[in-house]
Amino acid sequence: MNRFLRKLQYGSELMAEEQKLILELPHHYRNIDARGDVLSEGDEQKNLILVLDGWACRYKLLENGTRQIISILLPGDLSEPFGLHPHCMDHSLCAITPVMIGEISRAAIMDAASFSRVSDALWWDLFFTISLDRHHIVGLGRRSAKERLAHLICQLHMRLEMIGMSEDDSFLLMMTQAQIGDMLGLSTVQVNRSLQVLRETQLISQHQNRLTIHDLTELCALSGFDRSYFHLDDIKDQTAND
Amino acid sequence: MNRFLRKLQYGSELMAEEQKLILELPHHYRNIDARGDVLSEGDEQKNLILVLDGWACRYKLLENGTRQIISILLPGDLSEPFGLHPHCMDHSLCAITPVMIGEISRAAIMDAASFSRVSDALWWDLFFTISLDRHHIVGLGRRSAKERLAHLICQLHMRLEMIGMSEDDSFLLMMTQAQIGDMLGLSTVQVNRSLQVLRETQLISQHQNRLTIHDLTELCALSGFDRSYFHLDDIKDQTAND
DNA sequence: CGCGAGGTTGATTTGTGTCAATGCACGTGG
DNA sequence: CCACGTGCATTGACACAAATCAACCTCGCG
Repeated sequence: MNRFLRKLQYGSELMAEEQKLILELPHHYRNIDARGDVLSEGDEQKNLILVLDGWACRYKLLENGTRQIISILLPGDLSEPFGLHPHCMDHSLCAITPVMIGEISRAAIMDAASFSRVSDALWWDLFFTISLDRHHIVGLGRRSAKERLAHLICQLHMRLEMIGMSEDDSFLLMMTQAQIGDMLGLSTVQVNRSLQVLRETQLISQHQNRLTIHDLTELCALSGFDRSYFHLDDIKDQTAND
Repeated sequence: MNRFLRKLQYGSELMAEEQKLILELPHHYRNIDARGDVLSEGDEQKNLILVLDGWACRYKLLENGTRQIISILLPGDLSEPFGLHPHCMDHSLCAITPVMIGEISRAAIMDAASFSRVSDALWWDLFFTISLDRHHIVGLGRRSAKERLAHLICQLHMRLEMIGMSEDDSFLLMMTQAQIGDMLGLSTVQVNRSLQVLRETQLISQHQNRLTIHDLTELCALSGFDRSYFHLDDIKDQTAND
């Protein structure tokens, strides 16, 4: 649970009682098996879903049988903007690994958001999520397979680091090459080959699920990933000055 | 200005005084020439920007010299989620046609959002915008040039209709083929050729800027555009029941 | 020991990109 | 009033990244 709290604190400095509020948001917990759908297309989403543990993704199945992963949800990620109406899904949410989720009612989170620091944090989180989507659009539209892969790796590394789930220069990449392909709009074969190139050029290495980054600077440069944009440090400083 | 109001009313039924609130949100107006940047990468965005007239877009210039348009802003569209902190842009906002914008302070819009119907409307608008982004991701990742084009046409048609800027089966497409290419992650040449195919198969026709849709059903089917998902009618019904 | 999921490889095809030229409409200045 | 320039659409030839198809390999597990 504290993954969520940990992430929110990049957006705003929360006092003890506000932290407690956040921790108590979910009113119901659920475990989902790997590959199971949390929510399917057509379902009505009444509560917000908070990923507590494991990797999940939002995806859409197309008419032509292909699949596109819209976004990856890591521990601490909310399924939707926090102020949302219930609505009908036109895509699905599925577990990549076994996943534990917490359900949060709209009322509960809006109550919490009446505290301005909590509200700031939630809005920051929302903006962060939207930023990721925008970068995803840019990558799919204008980057090569290798660049997209490098970008994804940089991004996952940063996000996992934020929630304390990376070890310096390595993290557990819990996705198959087919899933990565569905995320990046590529075929499995192409993912495989691009990954090989990154390995051969000594930018990364892989053992089991563990992906190690040997040259983060180069990986960022190659993919146009700008870590500084998310200024994970600046924001805290700025908040401190308030 | 009433484009914004008109759109918001798809999200919530606003009373007269709430409508007035919305109309009075902008505290400052500006005109931007076609192709001029409203906000450039690196700028700090203090106020929200509301497009009052004309077409604009959010785009990012890449290291390799290409450009990707992230989203298109039509009259009545807000530049960012309404509850956002000031923040530094990592992309730019530019006018496609001459554009008139209104600047809205965060404080003003948050005040307005203390009225629950206004808040509902703004959250609905935010969700609508995010939906468009998600569909954009799906299209870029998994659809062919022709499908992407058809999808864009369907989507623009729907959005323009919502704000009273389409005539039944036609609308003014205020984008060059190069701009469409930057939106859909395609080259100008490919846009040109795909457009020709759509014309040859009698799905659309073009005269000057006016694009006419001859077979909306087929265009939707071809591109996987699901108009019903946005249930522009359902939502009003649902609100009516509250 | 055999099976299945996931990773790897090679051969081939194909959708798009790139480059470069041409056409066309429109506006401007001599 | 015409020559010219400019921005945009169109076309053809060619190159290339990535998709597809089809094996084959490997490793963990029942």
